[in-house]
Amino acid sequence: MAVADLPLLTPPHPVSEHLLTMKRGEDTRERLTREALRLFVEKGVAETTVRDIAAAAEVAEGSLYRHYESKDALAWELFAGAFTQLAQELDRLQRAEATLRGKVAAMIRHFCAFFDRDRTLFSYLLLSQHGQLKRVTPEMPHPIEVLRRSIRGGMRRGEIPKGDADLATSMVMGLVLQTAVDRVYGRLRHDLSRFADGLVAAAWRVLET
Amino acid sequence: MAVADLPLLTPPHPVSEHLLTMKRGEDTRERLTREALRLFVEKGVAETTVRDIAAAAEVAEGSLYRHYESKDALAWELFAGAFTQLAQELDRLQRAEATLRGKVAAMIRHFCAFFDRDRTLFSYLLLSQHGQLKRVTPEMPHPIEVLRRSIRGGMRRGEIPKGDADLATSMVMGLVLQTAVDRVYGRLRHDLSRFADGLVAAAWRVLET
Amino acid sequence: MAVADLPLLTPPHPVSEHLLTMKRGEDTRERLTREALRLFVEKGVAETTVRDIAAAAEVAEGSLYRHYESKDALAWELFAGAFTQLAQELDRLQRAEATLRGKVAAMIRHFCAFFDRDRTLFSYLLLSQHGQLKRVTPEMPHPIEVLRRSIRGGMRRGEIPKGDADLATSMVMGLVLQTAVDRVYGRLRHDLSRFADGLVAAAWRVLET
Amino acid sequence: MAVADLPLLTPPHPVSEHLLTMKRGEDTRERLTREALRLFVEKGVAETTVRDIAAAAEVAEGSLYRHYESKDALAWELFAGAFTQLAQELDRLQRAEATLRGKVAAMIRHFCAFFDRDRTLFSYLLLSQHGQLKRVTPEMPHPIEVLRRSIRGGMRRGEIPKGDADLATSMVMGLVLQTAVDRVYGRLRHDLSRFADGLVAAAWRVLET
DNA sequence: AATGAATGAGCTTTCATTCAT
DNA sequence: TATGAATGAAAGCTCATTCAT
Repeated sequence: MAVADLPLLTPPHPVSEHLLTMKRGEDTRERLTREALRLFVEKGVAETTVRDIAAAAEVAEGSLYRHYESKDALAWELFAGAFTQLAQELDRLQRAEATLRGKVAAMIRHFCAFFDRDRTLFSYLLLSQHGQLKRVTPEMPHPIEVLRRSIRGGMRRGEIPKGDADLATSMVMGLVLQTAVDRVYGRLRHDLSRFADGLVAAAWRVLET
Repeated sequence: MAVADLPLLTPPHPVSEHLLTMKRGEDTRERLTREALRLFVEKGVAETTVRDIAAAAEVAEGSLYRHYESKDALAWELFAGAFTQLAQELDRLQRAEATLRGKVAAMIRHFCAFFDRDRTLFSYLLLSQHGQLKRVTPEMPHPIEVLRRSIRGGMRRGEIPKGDADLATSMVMGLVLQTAVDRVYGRLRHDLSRFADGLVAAAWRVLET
Repeated sequence: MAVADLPLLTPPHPVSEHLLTMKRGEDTRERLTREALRLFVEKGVAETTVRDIAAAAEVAEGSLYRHYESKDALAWELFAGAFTQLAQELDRLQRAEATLRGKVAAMIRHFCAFFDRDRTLFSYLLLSQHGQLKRVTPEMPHPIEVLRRSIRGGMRRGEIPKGDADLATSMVMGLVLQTAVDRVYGRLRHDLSRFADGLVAAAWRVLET
Repeated sequence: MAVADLPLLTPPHPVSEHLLTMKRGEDTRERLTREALRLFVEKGVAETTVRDIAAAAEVAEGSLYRHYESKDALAWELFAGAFTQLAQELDRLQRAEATLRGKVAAMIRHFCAFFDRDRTLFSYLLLSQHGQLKRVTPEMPHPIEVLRRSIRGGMRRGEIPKGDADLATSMVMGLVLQTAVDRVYGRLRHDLSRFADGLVAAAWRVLET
């Protein structure tokens, strides 16, 4: 579950399955979406042109506008949908655990699995520094806030010493995200899941101080 | 010391030359440089136009080209000079300490002080996701590499248990950088220097495992 | 009579054919035609898109091409048919009167009734400034030419003083058309028929000088 | 006075005068303005492309945007400035006359002279049916309102019989405007000034009834 | 006939860069 | 050095038209 049903980048069917039921339009939209995400992450949103996306998806430029209102809307829908969903996934995982230790472990493992499964989407949501982040409103579910609430709860319940929950949140997030960044830049050479145990242990040592 | 002589905003020409031709005690190049940096961080390099920069620096559009070959050259010079200098500063600090513990503490404190002194430059070098990072060659001094070498040394000398030095590097960098990110986004409400002790302690607990 | 059987909105096919396939008692072609005319007048031909028309007629975009060769052909057929028919109507009316006075009165009353009955079509034919007017060839029946011939005849027969028949034609047309324009713009607040007597009287005073 | 200082289309100086004082920029703006007006009237605003205008003015496409915010802004500024000025000219002329007869004569002669001097601008302001007219606010000086007020005054003072001043206004405007239209279409073959006496006489016969 | 996704030429506009002054 | 109008390539987007279903 969880990561498994993250959207967008897990090609929903092996190329050939059921050509009869696959509408041309849906196929096009999917290709546009996938190629746009890839290019946004590779080159940046501003540096990616509509022409680039259309060429990569092998459709005409105008076709993009059959499926998205604008390049900007595409960038935002891509972001907002998956960002919200990630936050909700994390929240669900966190709720399923009784202890902070369990919550943190579950969330970190989820981040790692998500990264390994769809590095592009992970990067777009959590590593890239594009304009989308500025559009996130306080009402939107936010992965960092999920973590922060868990940590606050753990402090309240005395599972870890009372301290600066905000700083603790930043530090735990930092462990995970910088690992992802360095994996992307080739400074780490294994899937993140392989580091998951180490990250969980490190997070706990950071928190229990 | 250290951060104080960070570059870029201290102009390359001798301070005094022909005071009469200087506007507002600051010459054109300096204003262009400063405003460009600010805008690059605020809006992104691609999203900042030459017109934006010229308007902010209160000069004509064409004037930028008297000082920089192109907008791109400006973005790169801005980045490369300070990035290299930061790496060199860190290296100097690290060399001045005998133990890994001392090295890590000195570097983290430097990051914090740098951030508090010039958040914009810090962000441009370490937090923003622009094309410049892709242009960094392996020959260029690199802050992360400085940290990595220190950690490797510490493991070699047995100061911390032998383990995955790359992962350890990512985790320590993550502690610092995510703290900076969250400060920028308002999720932390104090100068980073105030968190320095906490970060050093956390880093050490991460490393000594 | 007269205006009543103005064309275009009475479909070319026999009214009854296959009632089952007709939507809302009005067929697709009719809806397309009517909505196109309305939009052409409201926004201008160039400013009206095929999508606009299709949406207003509640059909798919492609459907327009089942009934008209192109948007342009639609605009022209809409114009040419009604324009010609109006000229023929006027000519019939004019012939039915013996005196210039009677002819002018009949034509002005016809203009007023036509306007009151179908302001949109009247505007499209006589008030709007679209490319269609430039396509009118000298061979096509033309409302203004009908009036001009009547006035020439009246001068020839001595019903009014010999003078510049072309100028007289412009002036009489102007009385009518500007009244229609001002009605459209809300500067007059009654149906044109209410002004018909006044217009006829004014036209006559203009002519008899 | 009056028409003499109407803007835009009377080339302000014989091509060569004082090249030293003529800035390149002003020249460009003037050519853009003049060619845009011409094309707007010839083909319509929507049908005229920025490329058309730039080509006619012999400048690059981008240059238009040094002088006008957009094609639309150009169309509107062109319209609003001259429209307002025409209304003000008419008002000045009308005020200079004591009687309605004098006012009407002065205004009609002004319309004729304006048309003969700059048929293109006259057409753009008064004959073309483009979107600009819909943007005219009630606060803006309006040629038709100037005439209407004069006619109301004449009725009030008993110079002409009391009647429907709005209808009278439409009729007098119609005499003038349709004459202009027919001149443009070649149905009249002389300058409007030649018809001025006839128009004044006709207008008076229309009003005194 | 009807549909509506796909097309691609062409639109308006932006913007890094040049250059005459 | 400084200026800012001019440039023109390239951007995002629109829209009449086609065509597989």
